[in-house]
Amino acid sequence: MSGGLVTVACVAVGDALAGLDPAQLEAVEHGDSPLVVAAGAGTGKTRVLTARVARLLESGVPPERILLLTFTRRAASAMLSRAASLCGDPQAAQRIAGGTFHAVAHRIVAEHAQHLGLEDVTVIDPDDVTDLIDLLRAEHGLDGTEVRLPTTRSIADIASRVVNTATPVRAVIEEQFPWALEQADQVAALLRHYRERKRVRGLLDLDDLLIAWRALVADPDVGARLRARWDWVLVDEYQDVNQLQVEIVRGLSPDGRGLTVVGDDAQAIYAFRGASAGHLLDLIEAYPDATLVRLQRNFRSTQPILDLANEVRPGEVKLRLVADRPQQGGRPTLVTCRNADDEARTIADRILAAHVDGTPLRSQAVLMRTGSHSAQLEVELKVRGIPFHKFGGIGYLETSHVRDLLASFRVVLNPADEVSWYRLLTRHRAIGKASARTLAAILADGGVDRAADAVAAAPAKARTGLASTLSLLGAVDVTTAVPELVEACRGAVDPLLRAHYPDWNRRVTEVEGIAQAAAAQSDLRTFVSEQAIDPVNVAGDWAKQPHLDEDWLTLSTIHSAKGLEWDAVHLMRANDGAMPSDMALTSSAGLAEEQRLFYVALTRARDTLDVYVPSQLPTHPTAFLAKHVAAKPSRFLTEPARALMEAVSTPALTPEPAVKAAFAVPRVCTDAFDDLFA
DNA sequence: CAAGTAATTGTTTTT
DNA sequence: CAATTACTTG
Repeated sequence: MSGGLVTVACVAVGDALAGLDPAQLEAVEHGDSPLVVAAGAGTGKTRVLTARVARLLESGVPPERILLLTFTRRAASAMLSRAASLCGDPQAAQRIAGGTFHAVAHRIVAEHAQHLGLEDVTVIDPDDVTDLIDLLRAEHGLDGTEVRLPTTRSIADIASRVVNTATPVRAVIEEQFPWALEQADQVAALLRHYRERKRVRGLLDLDDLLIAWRALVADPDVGARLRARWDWVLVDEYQDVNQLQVEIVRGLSPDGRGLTVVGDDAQAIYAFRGASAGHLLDLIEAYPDATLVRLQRNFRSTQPILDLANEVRPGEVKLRLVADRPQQGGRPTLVTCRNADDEARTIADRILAAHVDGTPLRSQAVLMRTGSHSAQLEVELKVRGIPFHKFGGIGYLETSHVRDLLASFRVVLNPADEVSWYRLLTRHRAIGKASARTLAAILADGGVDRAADAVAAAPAKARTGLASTLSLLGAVDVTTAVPELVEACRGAVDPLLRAHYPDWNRRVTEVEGIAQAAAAQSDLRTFVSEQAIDPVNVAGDWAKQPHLDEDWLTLSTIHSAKGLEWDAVHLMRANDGAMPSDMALTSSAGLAEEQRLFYVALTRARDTLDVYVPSQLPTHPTAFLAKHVAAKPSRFLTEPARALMEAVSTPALTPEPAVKAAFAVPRVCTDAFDDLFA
């Protein structure tokens, strides 16, 4: 493995190593026995992982023998490009197999489709999952009101938990949805059908990608080949893996040779998705010869910020973060506000003040527990003309037209894709749930070859429209060149959008933009599946690209802020009920996860950290006129924690928030229409 | 069986 | 105050 002829010149590796502290260096230089790096927030985890990769390349390891698994696509690209820049040969770094678990799974599954009994791979997103289960519910006669079943969403959640935690359906229902225990057998039967139907139609949901990967690894034949493919497996954010991912990693590296995992159990925030912080510790026990390296020197934050972080830090692996930076910086600020409007106004004030003092908006972020917490703030920022970009939170409604277009791609690529047919059919006038269900079954069985049958079976009022859609889609197939295929689909979807959405204007334009992006792809199938795996691309940035060079503020959920850092962090809504979320208070495990989330939030800050606590909050998040009731500060702001902070209150009498002031201007506007009625 | 109207729910976090 | 769901009508 060492001293190969294909030594990659890594000119910068020496420089990179020079900047590392002894613990980091130990991790980077470690041999091929299993290595667990317990890395506190801001301790240079990314740096260590990339330096280790660069070091491996330098020592002659061919890049394609390295597999680098991360949790988000952002982290994956950051890490690969960093490794590339450490190496004299960026091309070599690009040959490293890397990405999120799901993205890598998709690649491997597509490659081994025939071993899984699949013609090709179609990935469906969580919304399609609900659609498909809904379809089956109707087939089971379980869609009426007389049968009380959990919502389809909950049933999908149950399915996900079952596979992600390797727990039987009944046990999951007992733990997570005890109120639905009576219907456990019906739910199990429904889910068996769901699995069967996916198999028949060649559909894979996000969980299936991991299931399929695990099955391939477990197969004596294919598994051996996959194991032989990589000598080095590196996993980032290991505290966020679930049971399936654990089994994949262990299956790829049964003896732990060449395995490196990096994580921090205090930052485990995905238990709701089946992850368990315990997996990090389990790994140390699973591999008796594993080496544990702790990184405790923090290169990110000032000591006063770390003092607070250490105070609230949960977790079993004992770590105390020590700042590497010279003693400087003030204590974190605890800003008590009167209510939600006051909070929004105060945050905007302090952001602008920091901006004047030389911290650009780019270097500041407002973090929140839940996407909806920033509602008032967003209005305030708009009124004041402060540009911002919000990450996290889900806007499915705004993306439904995008998903319509993707559905049209998918039926062309895989005519058996029943869910996508269903989706497209319901966009037609006079086709509702019931007709769509029968028509989808026809089309999924025979594709556009059975277009005539489908049209004949459709309600009379729908026939013209449906015939037109099917002939447009029928003009192309998998073998058609991508731009032509995309254009045919766009043409088929366009009239549907116009007929179905009141605000079709905006949507049609957006769909055109996406069609352009799709037409530029070399492999449409991969593009479509990636949209299911990483829908951020769809919901987010396309529309906002032109403004990238402007200075804008980041608004983000804490989950989406993970692994990122800013000079100034504003943590809003630090109230009981919001943080911890009252949804999580039913179990002690839920509360513990909220505390880790709080810790993640605090440790994003480099120089200044402001924590905002309104004393009053609206009874309902979206109700503008809802009355405010007293709100308690977060229970995580304990006495010892507060002692490490600078307390500030907004003045008792504050001016009206900008938004209300704007509406309050008592100006009578004359309309010019009187003449018309003369 | 689909579309329109009235009543009643309500909301974490994301690959 | 919305957005989904339950009920009515064409």
